Amino acid sequence: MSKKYPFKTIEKKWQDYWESHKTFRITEDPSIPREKRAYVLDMFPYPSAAGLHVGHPEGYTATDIYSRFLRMQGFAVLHPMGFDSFGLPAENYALKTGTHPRTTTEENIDRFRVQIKSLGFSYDWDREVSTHDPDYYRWTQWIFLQLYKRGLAYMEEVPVWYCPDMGTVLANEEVLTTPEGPRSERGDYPVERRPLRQWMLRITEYADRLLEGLEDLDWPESIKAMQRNWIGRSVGANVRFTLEDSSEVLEVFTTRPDTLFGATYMVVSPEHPVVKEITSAEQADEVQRYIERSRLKSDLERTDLAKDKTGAFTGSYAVNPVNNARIPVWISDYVLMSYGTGAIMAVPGHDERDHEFAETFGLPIIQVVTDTSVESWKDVPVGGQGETIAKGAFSGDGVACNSGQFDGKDTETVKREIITWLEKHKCGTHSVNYKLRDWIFSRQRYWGEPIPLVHCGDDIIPVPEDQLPLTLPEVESYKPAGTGESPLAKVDDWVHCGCPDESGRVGRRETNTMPQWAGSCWYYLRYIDPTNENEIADKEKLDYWLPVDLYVGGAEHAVLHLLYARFWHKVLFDIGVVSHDEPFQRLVNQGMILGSDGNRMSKSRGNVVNPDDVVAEYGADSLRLYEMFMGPLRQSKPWSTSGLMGMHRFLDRVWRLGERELFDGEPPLALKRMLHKTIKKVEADTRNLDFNTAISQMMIFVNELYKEDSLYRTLWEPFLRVLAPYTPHIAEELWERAGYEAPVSLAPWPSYDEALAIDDQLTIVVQVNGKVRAEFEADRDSSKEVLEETARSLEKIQGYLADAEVKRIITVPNRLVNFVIG
RNA sequence: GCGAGAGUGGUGGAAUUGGUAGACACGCCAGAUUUAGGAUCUGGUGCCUUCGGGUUUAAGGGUUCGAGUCCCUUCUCUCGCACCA
Repeated sequence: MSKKYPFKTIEKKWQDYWESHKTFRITEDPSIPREKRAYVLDMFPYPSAAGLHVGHPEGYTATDIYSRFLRMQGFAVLHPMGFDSFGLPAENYALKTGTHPRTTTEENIDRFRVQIKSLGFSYDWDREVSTHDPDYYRWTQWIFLQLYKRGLAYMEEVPVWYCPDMGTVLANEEVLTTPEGPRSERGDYPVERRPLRQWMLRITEYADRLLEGLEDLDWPESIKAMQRNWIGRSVGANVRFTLEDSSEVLEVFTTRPDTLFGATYMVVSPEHPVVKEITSAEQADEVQRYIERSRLKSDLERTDLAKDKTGAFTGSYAVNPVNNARIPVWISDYVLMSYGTGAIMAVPGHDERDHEFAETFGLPIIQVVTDTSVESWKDVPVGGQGETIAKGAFSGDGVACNSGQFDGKDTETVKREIITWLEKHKCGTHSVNYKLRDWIFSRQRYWGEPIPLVHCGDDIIPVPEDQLPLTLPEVESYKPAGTGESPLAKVDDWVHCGCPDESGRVGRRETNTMPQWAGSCWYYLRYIDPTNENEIADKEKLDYWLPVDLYVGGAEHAVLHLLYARFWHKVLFDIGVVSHDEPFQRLVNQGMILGSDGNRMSKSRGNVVNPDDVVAEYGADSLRLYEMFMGPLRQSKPWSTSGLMGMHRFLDRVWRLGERELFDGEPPLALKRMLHKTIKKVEADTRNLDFNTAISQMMIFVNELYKEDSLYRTLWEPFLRVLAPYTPHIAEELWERAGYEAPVSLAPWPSYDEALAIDDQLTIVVQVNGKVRAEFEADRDSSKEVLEETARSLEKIQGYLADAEVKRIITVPNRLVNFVIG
């Protein structure tokens, strides 16, 4: 056995201490001013059967260090943990084994809790929540009812993503486009479009607010960009085209109303209802064939990047409202039914896709915008039908041409004036379109919150709020009903109930459940008042803590959890539950921890590191310290066991220092300076979450202490306080051994003397023509004259200056002297 | 293609925002020591070198007394979106 420090014993000892003393319990104390309160939040885990992986402790350690640091700085810190415990894996396991998902889930939670506690995080465990707990989901259901009452939840038949393997529908946000076609974000199963009647949440009503709200958030630009992109707001116009052989009007959305004169044909999506109406007898066969073909097209073909444009002519013509031009109407699957109106005006001169299509089918291309580099828009030939005048589409802004009264005006002006013209002639309006769709909210699964509604005849009656929670019934089988309904549909005595409106009617419960995102949409609110039986949380307590000051988690939730939670939060703001309309002021994504081979950790690669093993072998403090030392928090970085051992060695060195006898004498000035420098740097770096450089500074300090024979009390005592947020167990133990009153976790952060934290002697570099030729020591803030004089007097420099003319001397105080010679 | 970000030793990464590039750590080399361990301590370690120095932050150019940092061009990589009209 080596002389390693007894981390096992001391880690257990201090975890027990913190738990029994409730060291990190926090309550709302109104005497603490607002600016001395902090809500530091982790993304809570889904308690999977696999247990914790090394990615979890990364973010959790970061917030823990930050929380402990703030506490020592006198902050009231709310730092809770809980479990996102509804979800498919437990239910899939139930399908296989018949074990109740609750059983599996609660076993996993117990395991997770033990694992998380083994890392010594300073959570207030009295605030733990689990989303599958009826006392919790009672309020998830309550929020759903508020959405329903405000018309934000509705049922509609729409084409939705259906996953046959999971037997449930999924939200748009849960579907990824892959080379193998669309697949589920969780589980990677294939999904397909099916028209089904589902519960939807009107998130689109909040699209603008979700977009604008991003402005003032301290979030990574990439996440903001992803949300903006997902919301996909575009501004333009809806334009109505009359059809020659039909009373129907074909409405299109365009962001380029200024190119209306260049519309030479129209395209409607094959699924568009108008297709049936307008297809001519001669074209009927071809159109029908095309519709069939695009329906049967595999998702692979549909999403293929380089695929050629295909389409069919309907035989009908539309009339361009601005110039009465007669233009053909085509169908093509490059126009999506799900965006805009499902139809477009095609402007092949100024849209690459339209251009490609026009080239394929020999349709006319007219230029209606000139590049501003063209001498004059008047030089552009007037294109007629059938005439091809542009080699490729020009999609930029410029000056209008071939556009009648709008010729010669710039794109922005033409857009504005054409919209005014369209509105005046009642054939179009200004319009804003979003890529964001309403949130498909219902799931045909068992292990989720039941939607608290009852169908009574044609009416839908909410379960009264005082009867919540509507708990999940026990079922015999977790298999979906096979009717497109959830397993709940088979539980007759649960499904059939009296109508809650007391009309005496027979009711049938909604059998769909909520998606996993529901519970995680508001868990950060429940932490604030986790046992409140009367409301989500006490308003004063909500106001005491909100908004979340720091939220740390993985980037994979960019447009799922983080968009949904913002949406719910804004609704809760509108109904007066919360007082801010954004939940998470500052967001940080921790980088991924990769396997030592630089790849994503996976069982199949065999590069998975299990935190339990690391804790058992090297201790929690070593794991915490290593994960923070690996590199910047936000960056992905590969695991290295020897790097981990290096951290363990460092702690071992710290321990051996602690075994020295404390000496009460005055330490050398150089060491004192080093201490104050260390406090200053660790303080600044910790505040900025630059943990790797903070640790590096502590190492430098320890290396210096090590060179002394004595352990000076006045150095050791503040150092242990600086160390405490990072490696709290060893710090507590050494603190106690040094004779101080535990816990160091609640000791005040040491202060530093600014005068001692900066060097009084500095190395001044002497350059000749920008190249470093010599250096010397000088007092801080020596005058330029002194620095120049000293630099010039150096023997080496004199050699350079001997036969040269000094043209210029640049002197940067405390840094360098640069002689520019000819 | 569009959007976001990144390229620094054998490796992970530092560099007060324009002022000594490579802190700290891993690895490696040498020495010391030992109750031989996944030990400890000390020193060295970008590259080239005729030991004077030269050269070096993806590549090339520019601004500047001075550039990893600012500007332009190109290349590579990661992440996200992807016919969104």
